[in-house]
Amino acid sequence: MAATTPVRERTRHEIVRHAMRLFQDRGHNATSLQDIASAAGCSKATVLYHFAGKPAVLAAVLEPAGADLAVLNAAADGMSRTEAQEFAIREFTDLAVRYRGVIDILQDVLPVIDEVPEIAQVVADGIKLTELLAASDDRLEQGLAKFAINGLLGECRHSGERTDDELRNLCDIALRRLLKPA
Amino acid sequence: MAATTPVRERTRHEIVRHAMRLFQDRGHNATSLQDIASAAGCSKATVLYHFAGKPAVLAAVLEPAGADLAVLNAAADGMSRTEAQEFAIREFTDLAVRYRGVIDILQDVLPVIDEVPEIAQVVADGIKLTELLAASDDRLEQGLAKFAINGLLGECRHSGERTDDELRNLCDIALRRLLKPA
DNA sequence: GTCTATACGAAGATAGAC
DNA sequence: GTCTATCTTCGTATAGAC
Repeated sequence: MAATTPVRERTRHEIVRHAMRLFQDRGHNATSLQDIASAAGCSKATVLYHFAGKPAVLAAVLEPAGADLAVLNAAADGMSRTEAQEFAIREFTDLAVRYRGVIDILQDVLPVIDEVPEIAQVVADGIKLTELLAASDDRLEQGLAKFAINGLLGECRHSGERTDDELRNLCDIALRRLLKPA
Repeated sequence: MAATTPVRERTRHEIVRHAMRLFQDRGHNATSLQDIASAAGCSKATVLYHFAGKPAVLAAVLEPAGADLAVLNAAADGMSRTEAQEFAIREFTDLAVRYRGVIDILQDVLPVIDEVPEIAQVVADGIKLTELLAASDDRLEQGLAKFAINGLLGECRHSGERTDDELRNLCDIALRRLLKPA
């Protein structure tokens, strides 16, 4: 975090950077520690010096997006249901665009998410987000909110197909149609 | 297909049946051939006698749902855009409910779908379905249709959470809000 | 901090007996 | 058709030198 180049953290950072790209391009499961090490220009052993294992690498990749999601949730505290919903629609769309690559990965690892306790908070925050988006405890509305999240997550796949602006516009319209129908 | 019990096919059928359940419960990747064999009450070698490999088992699991999707697409041929859209909304909802377990699996394997050429047709039919649902070649409408499919696929996860009727109702409402807003 | 070398286990797949 | 035994490959992780 210092202004001086933190040499100690450079390798670690390179590992996370390349792991993210590989997870995105080939999928999490299809990426081995050897793949990550080669891409980062170091050895497998070095990767395992910096991270406890592959799950820890994954956690590091997801961490920034998870942190921003937590911020989103915290910021909605104290708002009215209606305010919070509007806020969540706007901010979640924004979050999706900013982290579209990471979200692509997130989908890929959903089936094994419980093997990575480091990111349990992300799952919890995802559920919290459902409640914000629903703006009601009605079972149907909650289901629609979940539907909306899944739809939005799905759109983040295949980054090449859409520009950021197209994605933002699409998600905004879809969320509003689903959650605030005329 | 004969009315008489086809003894020759019984093991094969058991394998598919248990593979489906395991893929659903633990995820495709977390399920080994050994797991499938044990559940089906036979050996790994027997599984590989009936199927060329794990991808072939997966293909057999997905095949019935894929076949019905192809039927859906074929039936829409010759309809007007508007007719086809209404038809697709109704039939796709129905398909999702009938095959909710299989759809759960489908999501899980999307990242490795291209390793299974046997089910390339399912992917092609999924794209065709997007076009039916969109009812327009507009880029935004196509995006919303894809959003809708992703949302619906996501709802099929965690079968225990919702009854079939709840799922049907939710999907119907969501698709109409997204694709035919008032 | 980073490397090479290696241990260990699991998974997919094959060979050959029955 | 089904089995046991075996092969090979690969991924995770550790040991120990530099």
